[in-house]
Amino acid sequence: MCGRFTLSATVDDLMAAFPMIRFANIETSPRGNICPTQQVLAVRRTETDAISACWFRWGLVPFWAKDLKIGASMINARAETIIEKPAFRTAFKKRRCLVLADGFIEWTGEKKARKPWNIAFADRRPMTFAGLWERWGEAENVVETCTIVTTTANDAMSKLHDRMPVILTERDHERWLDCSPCEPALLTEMLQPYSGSDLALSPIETALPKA
DNA sequence: CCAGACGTTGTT
DNA sequence: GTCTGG
DNA sequence: CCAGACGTTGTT
DNA sequence: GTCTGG
Repeated sequence: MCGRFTLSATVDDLMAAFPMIRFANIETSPRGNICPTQQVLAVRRTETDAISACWFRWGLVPFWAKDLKIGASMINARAETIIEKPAFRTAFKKRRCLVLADGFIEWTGEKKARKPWNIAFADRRPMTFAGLWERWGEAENVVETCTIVTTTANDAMSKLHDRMPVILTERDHERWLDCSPCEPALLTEMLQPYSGSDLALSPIETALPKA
């Protein structure tokens, strides 16, 4: 799964890495270690068809939810069932996003001695997770939330876990964001475990900052 | 019909 | 043990 | 995901 | 909102 990730790249770094994304009004620098319910930097297609960066609270709150708290348990959406789950299927059809990151954290070992690992590209370039977003609440109380799609672990990751976030290639960025005709085959193809061989797994020795 | 859930993961 | 907050 | 709380009441 | 269980 993916219950914690990092974003340490500056907005300038991200603009250089993803020239097709508009970073209008995004000035805040990312803060490193990101936990559920915090703001994450993401990308969506706007009404004017631009591809723009924006902030979402991490933990998708379905529009019909009575309480914002439900988002805490909606931080991930399984790729295998995303089409049918009531909490995700509407967002899957209409509101897909990219979550910007430069690594994610997984733990190994037993409860008392859990060890965190950082997983990133070997060259440390930023990565994008497939995500869904949702709008909840009314008027001044509107909250926009998102979730990260997970899939089965690839070879490298299976040393640590059996699940991992869906890491999209640049080729798939627009295809994922374009929600119009959903071609199931295309989507299934995009939601596969990352197939590159350049993921670097590094143990984290220092205490995890709490953010 | 109404009431209640709607999610993922790891651990014991 | 289980929920909440970050 | 992990860390930390987990309760009620009345009085200052 | 929409489905499931009773």
